[in-house]
Parts: sequence; structure tokens; C-alpha cells
Amino acid sequence: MRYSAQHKEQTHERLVKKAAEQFRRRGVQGIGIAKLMGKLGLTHGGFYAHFDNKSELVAAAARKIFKEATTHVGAVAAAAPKGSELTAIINDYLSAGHRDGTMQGCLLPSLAGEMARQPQTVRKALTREFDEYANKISKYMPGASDEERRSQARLLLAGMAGTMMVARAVSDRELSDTILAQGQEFYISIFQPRDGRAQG
Amino acid sequence: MRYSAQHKEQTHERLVKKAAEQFRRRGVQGIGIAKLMGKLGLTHGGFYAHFDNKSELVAAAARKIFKEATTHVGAVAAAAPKGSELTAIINDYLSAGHRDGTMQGCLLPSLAGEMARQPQTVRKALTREFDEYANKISKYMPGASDEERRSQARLLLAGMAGTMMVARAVSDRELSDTILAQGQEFYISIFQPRDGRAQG
DNA sequence: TGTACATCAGTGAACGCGCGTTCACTGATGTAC
DNA sequence: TGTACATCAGTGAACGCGCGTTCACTGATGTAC
Repeated sequence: MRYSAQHKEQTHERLVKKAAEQFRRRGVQGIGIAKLMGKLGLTHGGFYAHFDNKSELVAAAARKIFKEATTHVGAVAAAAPKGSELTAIINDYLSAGHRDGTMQGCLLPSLAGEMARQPQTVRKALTREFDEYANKISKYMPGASDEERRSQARLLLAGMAGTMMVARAVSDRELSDTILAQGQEFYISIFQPRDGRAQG
Repeated sequence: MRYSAQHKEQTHERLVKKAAEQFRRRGVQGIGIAKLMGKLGLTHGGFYAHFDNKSELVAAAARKIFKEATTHVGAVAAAAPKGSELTAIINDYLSAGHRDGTMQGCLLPSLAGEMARQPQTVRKALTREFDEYANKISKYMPGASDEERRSQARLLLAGMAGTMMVARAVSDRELSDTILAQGQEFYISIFQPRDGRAQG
């Protein structure tokens, strides 16, 4: 082979990573294969040694984004004081840093709208990874049963995703900050009331 | 003139209406000017008698979508039993009909992700109309002050938008139904607890 | 009332561009002998 | 160890297509006289 043993694998990973960034920043329709490969210093033709088509890359990128988010949530919880894990997760999700770091962060606020229009294969991948993501968060939720914690985690995630999406769409910076701050307060007061300002 | 007095105005309205439908269904980048004009039985060149560019149409469509949503919320509330207006609004928003009617309904779940990537002019229009939409809903919110009701309305709207977006993105119909049903229960129990099943 | 003319919404060819995908190819390396 | 060959990740021209935008034009109607 022209390249060393693990070369293809490395390129594959670089490609998925760059796609995960660019899709979040510009949308799936906002970045093409030629531009993406160009950002890796490659030409477009080589893309098809790695994926059959663009949709497969979208699915791979979605998987990567969710897996990273799942890991990230674990790290945020691990760094939080005992009993305040969920507060830390909520404050991290609804932070200005998350809003402004459009190449990083949760898939949902950037791409979920577009994902609803993607082929079934892509949506299946998203569904599976979303489930694992919600499962991770469910460990820090209140609730009597596993199923209750899981459904609460889904609602929290979806709610925060919508809040972040609106905070990003709005043109008024001050309004955006207000939405995030009130969102933090709101979700903490509901799901971890001991930590919330509303309950002291 | 070639056409009767109000002809241009009528075409303008038909164009904005069709754009509002198609943008929600396919995304702003998912439908072009030629196809849009074709759906009105016109050719693409005529578009520029109505708008300077595509972004102006996006702004006009966003305005129309929010104004219709504001009217719709008023109608839903008017049809609800006294004291249960908010329950009716929540049940309507998080309904299967709203999820499946992708050409109609709220802008946020379909387009807010993409809106964050639109030029300032478009985002300013969105911000203004979102504000009016939230103001309308705030009339049915609990809360001590106008400002509190308004901020609660924003959080409710953003939360429901995220929930609907996830319900649409997910490939599993049963999971989607569950998310909507639990979303209804959740937001009602928080904002109009007397009507919620959780509180009887 | 009848005629001449100005108006302007809509037409359709053309612009340069980027899209996703295909395909014959290249050439450095790993492997077989 | 030295030589011949197979491999295959990546190249770049080409495919047909759709995009947003421009522009010279058309032709039915409203208006001026």
C-alpha cells in the first residue's frame, strides 16, 4: 500500500471529526464533500474509499457527536460536588460557551431540525445514540424507577435543546443571555430543586 | 399594466405562503427559487419583482409563520374551557397532528436550527415575531408579573419546540408518541397543574 | 368614445458556481518468491 | 537479501444537475389626450 498500515483508519477518523464540526457549524446541507476533503488536505474523489455516500458520513458524524456528548456529560458530573451532578450538567448545557461554540456541543440544537428530513438510516443512528445519551443523563435524574428517570432525561434534554436553539437563533444578545440564565434556573428548580436559587 | 390592480399583491402573498410551507417541509436550503416559483405556475425570473434576494423571502416567511402561530394559539385558547387555556395550548402544540403536519405549525422545531445561521436581518425579524408569539402565550401563563409570565412563556415555547423537534427526528414512531405524551403531561403539570393527570 | 402610449409583472436565456457521484489513473508500499 | 508484482488510498477530469441572480424582452392593461 501507498500509506502505512493504520493510515486509512486515521483518515477516516479525521474525516468524521471534521464532518462533525462542520455539520454543526454550517448544517448538513451547508458543507459539501469537496470542501470537507479540502479541509483535510485531500481531494473529493478519495471520499468514496471511506463512505458509499454523504448520508453514511452524516450517520457516522451523528454517532460521534452523541458519543462525545455522552462522555462529556460523564466528565461534567464527575467534576461536580456529590448530589449536584445534575445542576452541573444543566449549567454546562445552557452555558454561553455551549451557545457560542457552534462547532462543538450537542447535536440537537444545531441539527435535529434537519435530521427529521434525513433518510431512515441516519435517523435510526440518531435514535440509538440519543437513547444512550439520555440513559447516561438518567443516572443523575430523580425518579422512582429506571424508566421514569429515562423519560425525565429525555424531556430535560429535549427541553434544553430547544432552549439552546432559541438562544442561538435570536439576534439580541441580551435576550439570549436571559433565556439561558432563566433556562438554567427553570430546569434546576424542576429536576434538582435543592440546588436551585428558587428553592435556595 | 398587464395584470389587474391587486394582482402583484396577490402573487406576493401566494409566494410568501408557499415559501412558508416549503421552508418548513424541506428547510430553507432544501427549496430553491425556481422550484418555488414553479409551484405557483411562474418562472424564476419574476421572483425579483417581489424580493431583492432569497433572504428577504426567508424573513417574510418567518414573519408569516409566527403571525399565524400567534393567531392559532388565540383560537385554541378561545375554544378551551375557562381556566384550561394553557392545557389546550400545550396539548395542541405537542400533538401528533403538529408533528406530522410538517408544512404547517410552529417555525421553531423545523427551522430554528437553520435560522441561527441566517443573516442578521432574518434573525432580527425572527426575534421580533418570537417575542410577540411569547407575549400572546404569556396571557395564559401563571406568574405574578407580566415579565415573569413572559419569561415563562419563552421557556415553555422553547421547551416544547425542542420536544417536538426530537419527536420528529427520532425514527421510532412509538418512542416519538411517548415523548409527545410525556411532554404534554410534563409541561401541563408544571404550568397548569390543576389540569394535569399528575395532580388529578 | 377612440387612439396612442407608458407601465411593469412575468419570461426565459445566460452568468458563474457548487453539488454528489463516477471512474480511469497513479505510485509508494507490503508481500511473495 | 534482492527483485517482481499486487494492493489500494488518494487524484483529478468529467457527469448531469440545481443553485441565486441578472437582464433584455414581451404584451395586456391603465391612463392621457
